[in-house]
Amino acid sequence: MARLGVVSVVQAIIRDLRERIFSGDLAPGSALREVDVAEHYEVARPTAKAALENLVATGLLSRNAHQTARVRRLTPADTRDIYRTRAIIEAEAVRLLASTRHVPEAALESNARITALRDASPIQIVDPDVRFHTALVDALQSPRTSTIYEQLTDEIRLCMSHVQDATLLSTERIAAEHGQLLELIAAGDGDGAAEVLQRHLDNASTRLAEHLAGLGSAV
Amino acid sequence: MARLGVVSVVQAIIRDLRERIFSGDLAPGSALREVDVAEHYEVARPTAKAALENLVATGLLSRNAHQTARVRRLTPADTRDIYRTRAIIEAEAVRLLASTRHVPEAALESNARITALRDASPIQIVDPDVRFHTALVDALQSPRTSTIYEQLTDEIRLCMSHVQDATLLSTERIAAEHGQLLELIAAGDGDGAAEVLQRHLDNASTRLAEHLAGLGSAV
DNA sequence: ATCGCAATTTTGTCTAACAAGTACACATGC
DNA sequence: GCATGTGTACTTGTTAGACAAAATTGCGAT
Repeated sequence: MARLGVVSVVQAIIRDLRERIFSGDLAPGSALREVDVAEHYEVARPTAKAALENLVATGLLSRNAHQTARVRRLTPADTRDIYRTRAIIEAEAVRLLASTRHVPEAALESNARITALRDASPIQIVDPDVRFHTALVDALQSPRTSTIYEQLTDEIRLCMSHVQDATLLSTERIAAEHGQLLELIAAGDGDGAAEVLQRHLDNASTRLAEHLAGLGSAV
Repeated sequence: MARLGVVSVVQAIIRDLRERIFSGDLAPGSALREVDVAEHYEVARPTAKAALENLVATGLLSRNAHQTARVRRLTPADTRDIYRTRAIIEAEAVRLLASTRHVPEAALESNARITALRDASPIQIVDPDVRFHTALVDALQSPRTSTIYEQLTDEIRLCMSHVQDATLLSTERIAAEHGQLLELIAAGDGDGAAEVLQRHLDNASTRLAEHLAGLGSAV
């Protein structure tokens, strides 16, 4: 069946709210009252409620019973856990890819784009970087693994919305490590690839956590 | 804070429906109309709707737009994908555990219970078996990894509700393979542990898929 | 200044209703 | 006979308004 753009009202609101969260329009900690959301999109409160509940389930918003939903504010511990989790999935992914020496086309393309954006703003690197890692996971052709990783991607993007324009890593270094990773996969060196990946993610995770720790005390 | 049993009405309905699905009371393919659910629990339709939507998101129910929700019927391809996905997570988990030679206490206990239930009905093995594998993942102490695995566990239990009393694997063999796995972790042999795990899951996955394929043609 | 209480705000759930989409049975035309 | 079109019944999607329950906030008393 051809993919149509039709979605329910709730889905449309979810989509828009996600964008506004990722773009930083809705900063971490922002309150999202049901009535406000309903008013903003000119829908009934239950509709807005359903959208908010979905985003809470996704982890983009947080809310306790009878309290208003807020854009999730990630702690340094959160970012470390997010990166540990993605490391677990991606490590096994690169091992499996290395066992068949399968270098995903989409990963090569994404890394080429990162290299091309050498002099661009750090925020522009986020998208191709996420795509690169997603390509590794998607290459396994496991719907569930991809879905799970997609959920993680949401939180990764939420991390990025916290740091915004801060330069945490040089794009040259990112591209170089990605390249090395793909070479090791092509060479069939699963352990080596897993190790490079672990270092790559550990490094990013540490920088991010440090940055957030500095930010947290200020707020 | 102490854990209280208080939950919202929606949560309570979700919990009960989950149990009824796992127990086989609601067989795969069963229709769950919003009004019926609402009537059954004596709640308003929107409340029932919220519960159903949650279960659809979880993957326990499936539903297209404007169609009534049904208990998900898993195909052989589904079970293979579920087992591939859990293999990815668990493989990396046992590697990490082996690197520190950390044998989770809870895993030992669960496997002891499986051994004790040598002559019990196959359906009774499901619970300690799931617990064993969960213990390996939980030992990583990564909240997100555990949450993700918990989602997978739901689908694994759904698989089990499909086969019900069928004896697919001998409990002796399961216990033996689990024991071997823990020994390799204790010995610090990550690659070996990952390999044993892969075979363990591959075998179970194949049996399950075959069983479901046989079942599917009949229905 | 701290604690407790009350008012306000916000969410949780319900009832009732209409709109919109799907599925199935039926009739029609080739 | 078979494919196509139509219509009806059923189910879900969304809305409106309302009340109850819980949490936050601010005020007042000690």
